[in-house]
Amino acid sequence: MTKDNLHPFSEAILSWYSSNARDLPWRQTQDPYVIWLSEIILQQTRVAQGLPYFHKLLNTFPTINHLAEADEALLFRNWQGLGYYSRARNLHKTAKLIAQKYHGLFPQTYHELVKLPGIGPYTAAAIASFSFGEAVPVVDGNVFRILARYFGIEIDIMQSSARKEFTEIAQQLIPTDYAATFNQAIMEFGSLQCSPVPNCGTCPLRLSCVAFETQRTQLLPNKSKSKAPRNRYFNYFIVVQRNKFLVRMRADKDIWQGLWEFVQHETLQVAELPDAIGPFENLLTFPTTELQAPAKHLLSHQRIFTRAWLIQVPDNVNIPVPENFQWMDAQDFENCGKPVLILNLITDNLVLHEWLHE
DNA sequence: AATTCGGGGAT
DNA sequence: ATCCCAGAATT
Repeated sequence: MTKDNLHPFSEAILSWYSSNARDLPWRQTQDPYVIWLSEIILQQTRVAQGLPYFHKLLNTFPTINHLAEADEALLFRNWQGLGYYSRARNLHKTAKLIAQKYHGLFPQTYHELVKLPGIGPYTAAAIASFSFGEAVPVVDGNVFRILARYFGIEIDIMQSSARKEFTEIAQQLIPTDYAATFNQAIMEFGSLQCSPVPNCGTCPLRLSCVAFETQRTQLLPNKSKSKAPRNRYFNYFIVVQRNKFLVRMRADKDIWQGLWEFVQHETLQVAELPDAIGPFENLLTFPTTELQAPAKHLLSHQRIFTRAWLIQVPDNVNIPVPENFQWMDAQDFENCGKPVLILNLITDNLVLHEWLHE
């Protein structure tokens, strides 16, 4: 579609955007590295939450070569608190791939971009359109919501077949000559105007919107409910000796891969102080005191109940260090990426807080 | 096709 | 409490 035969929907979206666009930093560039970085950060993440990370990461890794040559631990430390940590791992993987096999230059088409680690249909379309002007539609949560309402589409957007249907519609709507602006505009429209609780009173499209006409804006998009999160019970043991802490990096196929934590013992229900802790023989013979722990740490798919104990090992005792564990001093532990649950555990306890923040 | 990956803000 | 966020990878 060109400018001369725009769908009324597209014309209205572009017009609305010209007077309602926010001034966001990644809209001031076409540099694919900057666009890519911002899009990975913004996956399932609100603008307000991602914004400080965008500035911090771009400052720490100004170019893709900086990122490619960086220690992955530094990336995880900078990603700390943002969640979905596989994004950081794939970011590094793709940076190295582009630096080495693409001579530091991004591929310029949707088809090539979508092959890269961490870049799926949405992000490939975003980079291809914003950086290179390719007329491929972004289909994110905003686009699902707007199109479902405007065209009265009843399909459950949680079904994987839904993406295909919405992408085909969006492809019909995207102006060939204004692909980047249209993609920015439709997402901005979804964020500010056709939001989950819509502002139909001021909407320029309400007279042609099926959901508004049929009073179904509350029912669309049709989204099946996600199942209830499962409960987990994490027991942490902060083992300290000579100002060092027994810690490990999580590497199992589980949450928080690549992040660091204290000795952990998971139970099937709220646990009392156990007789033994996994691979550790006699830790509990040393002075042990319970610490205040986050009562409940909420993830989108898990509820984690936590108890924590401080175990102070006398200087002259030799503790065998199990596989994957190591003694680490406060300075080194500070530089490790940690789950927010661990950060809260530290913050909530004065002694830990003083030990671990200088 | 369904599940798993975080964390926070708005309602 | 519930929803949802500029989704992607894995099962």
